[in-house]
Amino acid sequence: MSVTSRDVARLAGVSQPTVSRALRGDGRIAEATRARIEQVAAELGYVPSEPGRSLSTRSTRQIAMVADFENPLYPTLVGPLHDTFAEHGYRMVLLAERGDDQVTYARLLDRSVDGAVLTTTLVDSSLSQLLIDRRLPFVELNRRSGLPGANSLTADNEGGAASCAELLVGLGHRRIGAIFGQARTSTARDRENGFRSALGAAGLALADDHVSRGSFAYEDGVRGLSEIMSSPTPPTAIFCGNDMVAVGALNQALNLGIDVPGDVSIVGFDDLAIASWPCFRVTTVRVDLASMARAAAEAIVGQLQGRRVVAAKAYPTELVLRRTHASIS
Amino acid sequence: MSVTSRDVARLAGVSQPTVSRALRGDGRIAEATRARIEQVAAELGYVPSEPGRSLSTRSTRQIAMVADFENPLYPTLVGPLHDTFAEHGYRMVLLAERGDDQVTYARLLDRSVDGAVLTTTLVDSSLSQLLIDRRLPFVELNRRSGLPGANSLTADNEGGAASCAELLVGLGHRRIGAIFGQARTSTARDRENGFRSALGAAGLALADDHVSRGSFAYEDGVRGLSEIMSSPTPPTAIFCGNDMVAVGALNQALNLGIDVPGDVSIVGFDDLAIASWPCFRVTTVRVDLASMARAAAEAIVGQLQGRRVVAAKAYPTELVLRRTHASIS
DNA sequence: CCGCTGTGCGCATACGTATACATTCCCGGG
DNA sequence: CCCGGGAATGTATACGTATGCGCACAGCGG
Repeated sequence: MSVTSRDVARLAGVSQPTVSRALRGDGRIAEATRARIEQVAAELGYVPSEPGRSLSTRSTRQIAMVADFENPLYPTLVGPLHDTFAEHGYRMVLLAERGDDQVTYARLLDRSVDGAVLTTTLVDSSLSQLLIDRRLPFVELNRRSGLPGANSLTADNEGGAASCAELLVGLGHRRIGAIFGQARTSTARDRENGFRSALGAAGLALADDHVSRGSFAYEDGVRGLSEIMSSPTPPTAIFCGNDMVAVGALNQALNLGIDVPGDVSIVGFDDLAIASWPCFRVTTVRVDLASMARAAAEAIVGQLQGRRVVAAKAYPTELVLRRTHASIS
Repeated sequence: MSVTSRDVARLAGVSQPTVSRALRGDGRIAEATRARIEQVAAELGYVPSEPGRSLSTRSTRQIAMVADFENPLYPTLVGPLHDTFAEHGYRMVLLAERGDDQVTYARLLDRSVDGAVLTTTLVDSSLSQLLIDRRLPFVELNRRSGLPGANSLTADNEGGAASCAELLVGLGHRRIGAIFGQARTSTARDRENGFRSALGAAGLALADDHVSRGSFAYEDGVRGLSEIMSSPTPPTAIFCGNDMVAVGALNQALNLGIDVPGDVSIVGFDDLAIASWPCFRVTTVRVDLASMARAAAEAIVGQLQGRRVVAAKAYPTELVLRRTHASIS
């Protein structure tokens, strides 16, 4: 049915191994032979079988990116990761984290990928430990399991959140609210810890009815704002766990006739492109996701080439002041 | 290094083929034997090698989704496709269309996938024809090459665009503008044709300085609105090739102090979630992307199981009236 | 004229799984 | 008591590529 290296060999009048060597650029093949083989291969439209190659070499030159593509943060990582892998001769396959973990686990362990970039690991997930045990090179991007053997590239989430708290406190806010992400993700947890600590340092704390929780999605911002602002003593500022939540909160504020930043200040996190749109102009924390993604890709490639790589790194963040914050009147 | 079926066989005191049969649920294996094998496999953490399996069976049970993940439309298709494939025992891998076509082509032909869902095919691309020649089952989703052997699931883009034109004309608009997508995509071309035809039927035409072109991205809406509204006789309504473009145009209108729909009406296409956000509320055309995606997945699976499947289908669209359109005063 | 070196290629085999075919064993019918 | 037959498992091999090793031959020095 499909054309194999044997077919090419027959037509070129050589043996199958010679075809393999010629096409892979083995120097010991005579120039004339290689040219002939390449021509025959092109005529037949020969494409080497990846399963055959993988089985023989025990490597696939493929790296999985495990992500949740419903979350608009992740598509922004695809480009930098893909390009960096491509520069090193690796292909990237995207693995949609969806439902059953077991399927994802099996997919990473069935020798169809050489490594993985994990972007959705929950802090209580056993995936990182499993991959360590199985010796599958991986990097955590924008997440950290905290395991000893795990490489992890994240933003300085604690520091960024702390700078938000300091900004708001400096503007005179005293009743402050927050819409955090799931405590099961390191990103949400770190941002929450950073924010609470900085508030604490200023002698403040979050009232229970000024806190909402969600999964970092638009709808969580919508719901969170409604809940928090329906408090008998609503806060004058709300910290949002990420920009999508902030955008949801802004839209809901518009819906409810709440003025931002007149009635309430809103700050986000990540500085996604959407945060800078004229109708939002969200004050937020910039995270250099592209650099983090490239570094993650380099780290995996380094591991695959047997190099030692940095164990963990937190990238600095930067406060971006736009127009959703104001001082207390 | 890694555990193979041979290792399991040795420990279970059977032959390698027996392990293979037992784990795949072959009925001829005695219950006691299977139980023992399954226990040993679990103890050793045996995961069958996908390259080995693929080589032997000449099938990978994997289907590629070729998409451009920078475009926010595509992530919405991931979920429905993934889930439908999963129901039929197939896995989905995402292939980021990026730069060199040759890499994508090779990836589809190297026997690492059984089929493909193409979402980014340009009308002048040779990919569909190549896949037909190579007998690789595929479906075009949200795009159509128009080739005889190609299955294609799209929205009724011509009809939807025509209904936008009729809406605007019915509201009394006479000077109408448009921000279209790349003419190289069937989606953009069909929407443009439908819009122009319906205008023509009403005795109207698009002035050259009322037309802009882009690649369906946010920035194209920003630029398009600026260009079109700087015409000496700006239009009173602008048709946008999709919702992201419409949102870009709305943001730029806000930036420039242009009132929507007071100064100019704006309509979009697709009805992405963002179009319904309170700060936009875009009048648009609903496309049932989830149904299309599920149908596309079913079509591929049907082909893989040797069934005949529908060659092409255009899904009906529905006008969604929100608040970015108004009648001419 | 012989042996040595190196180039260019073929031979044999490995990778891990699936499956057609062969074999063994046990049971029951004649 | 023998033999047919089915159940349960083993044997042999195929899938397509990569690679260690060996062989043939040309060129060259002695």
